[in-house]
Amino acid sequence: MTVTLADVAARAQVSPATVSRVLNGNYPVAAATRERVLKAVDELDYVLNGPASALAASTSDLVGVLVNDIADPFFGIMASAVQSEIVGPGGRAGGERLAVVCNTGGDPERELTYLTLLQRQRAAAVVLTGGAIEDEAHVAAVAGKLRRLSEAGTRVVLCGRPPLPDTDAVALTFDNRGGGRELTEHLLSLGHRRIGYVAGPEERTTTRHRLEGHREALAGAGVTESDDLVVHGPYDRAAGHAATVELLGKDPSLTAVVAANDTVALGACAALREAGLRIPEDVSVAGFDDLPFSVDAVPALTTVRLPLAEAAARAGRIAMGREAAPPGGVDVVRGELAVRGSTGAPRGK
Amino acid sequence: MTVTLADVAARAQVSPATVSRVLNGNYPVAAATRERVLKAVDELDYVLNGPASALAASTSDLVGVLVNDIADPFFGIMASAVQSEIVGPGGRAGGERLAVVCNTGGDPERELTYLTLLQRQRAAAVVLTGGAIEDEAHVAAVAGKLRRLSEAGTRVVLCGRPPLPDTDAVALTFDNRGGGRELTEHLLSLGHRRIGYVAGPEERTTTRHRLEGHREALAGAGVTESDDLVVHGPYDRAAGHAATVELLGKDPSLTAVVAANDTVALGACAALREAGLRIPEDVSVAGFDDLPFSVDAVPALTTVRLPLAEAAARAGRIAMGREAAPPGGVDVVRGELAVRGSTGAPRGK
DNA sequence: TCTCAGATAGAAAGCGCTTGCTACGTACGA
DNA sequence: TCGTACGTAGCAAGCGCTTTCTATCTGAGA
Repeated sequence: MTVTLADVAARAQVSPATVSRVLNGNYPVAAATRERVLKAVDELDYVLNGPASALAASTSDLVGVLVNDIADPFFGIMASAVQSEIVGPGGRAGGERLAVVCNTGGDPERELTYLTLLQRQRAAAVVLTGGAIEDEAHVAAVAGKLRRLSEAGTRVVLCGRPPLPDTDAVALTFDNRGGGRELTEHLLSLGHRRIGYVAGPEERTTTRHRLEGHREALAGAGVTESDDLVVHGPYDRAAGHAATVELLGKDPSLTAVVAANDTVALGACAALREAGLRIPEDVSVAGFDDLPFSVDAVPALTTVRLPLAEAAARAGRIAMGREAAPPGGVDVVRGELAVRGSTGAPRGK
Repeated sequence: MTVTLADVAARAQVSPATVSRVLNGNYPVAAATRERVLKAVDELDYVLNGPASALAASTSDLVGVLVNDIADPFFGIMASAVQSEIVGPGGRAGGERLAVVCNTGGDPERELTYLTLLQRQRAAAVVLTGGAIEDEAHVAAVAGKLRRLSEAGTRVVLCGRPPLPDTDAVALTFDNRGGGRELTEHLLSLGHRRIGYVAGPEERTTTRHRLEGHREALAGAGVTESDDLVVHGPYDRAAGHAATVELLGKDPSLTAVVAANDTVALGACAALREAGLRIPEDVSVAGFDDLPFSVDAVPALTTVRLPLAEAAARAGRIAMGREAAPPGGVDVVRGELAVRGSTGAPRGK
């Protein structure tokens, strides 16, 4: 039925071992023999049986990429970058790894399930992107899984997520706290005092760190007027909209809204506009991440640029062993404040 | 070293066959025995060896999803929807399929390479998303690959791409031509006559169909003033910007710009604004796809809403055999004109 | 009491590939 | 001329699982 190595061997008049070696190119084969084999491969339209080869060699060319939501550009960009870097080592023809993208939807259970599924596939590497869930039991469970993966030879890299102690996982962490602080400092320096904050879901590290940065900035400036102006919600547009409406209800005199990320910021903008408020004349708005659409918002969104593609590409290379892990296995990737049209000095007072 | 089926069998005092049957649940096993086995699995922290099982059963739980660029929400949304639907059949615990997302970058060679790689993995199904490349040799090559995949039992579904004759591939095609026509008809009905068109890359079906729709509308209205106002470029913001600058140079009196998709439209908007033109007072702008950010553009973008998630979800279900293929293996999915603030009547004239 | 069907479990033969080891040449140095 | 080493190719033993076929044990019906 389907063509096997043995068929190719028969046609090329060599042993299966030789065909395997030609295909893997890791053992000397005389040029003439190689030619013959390749010709047979071609004529028979032979395609290696991946599972069989994975079983025999106990390796696999699958690389897992865990994301919260691949439809979100934040994750799409990272997944894309990881994928572009996971080419195989050396010249091995068609030696590309396949990226298995796993949408956890932010659900702890699914995260664990996918990790198990990847372990089952004996994935060559796993890259976990985005903030982590902080539930203690879950963190321990993830750490355990990752430990087991490492033991089995799977390289594990965290990208945009805090390091996981007692684990071999390399971590490229985003400086969410620092970014959050800078952003709010920027608003404070413009003269804002009543700043609404639309935070992400409570239990995520990203949410917490960004919010902590915000609070640090406020505390540093001795500003207390904004203390109650925090609303939590999912990382999506609708949440930004709803939260902004809520904030506006709490304090109609607020002069700025900081959103957990750019998508949320877009929702906030929409809510403000619907309320008849101009940006930034009446209310300034700031986001986080600097996703591609942010520069095209009107006015362009002030935000914290995160080098998503660069960091994820690096994560991919580390996962493939093509780049050394940072010393200590942890590196903090800083964001950069991008001041644009959506923030300005508050009106009057 | 690593725990195998045999280890579990030994600990549970049964044969490997029994363990396998418990795990696969497709053969009667006495409740007591099952308990014992599951207990052993748990105690040993056993994880099935995917490749081995795939080899023995000659099945696999990988599903390939080919996209042009996973960082583009257009594809991200589809990939996400496919992924959410490819759960395994029946209750099989952890029986989820893994989505292998392959970024072709629109490159024909990579498309073929990935198809081979998926064939090598004996993927359970493959979903190809987005427009196809029209080069004849390439189309034939893809058709050949898909035929071979079908023969090997891999279900093939095309989502947002034209049917591929002489192939078992089920096609859910977007009505790009119809959408393009409606969009331009809308502009014509507003009174526009000099309409610039920012098209996608020449060799893609999506590009061609949308452009054909545009031209049909023009021809239907007997309008010829716009005939030379077409510029091709990639499907990204920068291209939209550059093309719009070019169009403005060609005909400074144009009153509308239709973009190949929403991302391109955003670039067009930026270029227009930089040129000091107001939207839609001076120039109307329209996009295609209705990506999430389009409604938040200012003014909100008039576009053709494509049910990306719905279509892709259906593609996923068909790929898993959970939904019947449409009669004839082809179904055309219509878009819906979404008129918003970015289009209006042309000024004066 | 004997037979037979039904329900479970085991034995064992692969699935298609990789790879350590062995075997064969041939060419070279001594 | 012989021994040695190197460059190639083949043998065969798995890799860890699934599944067919067979064996065993039960209880029911005769």
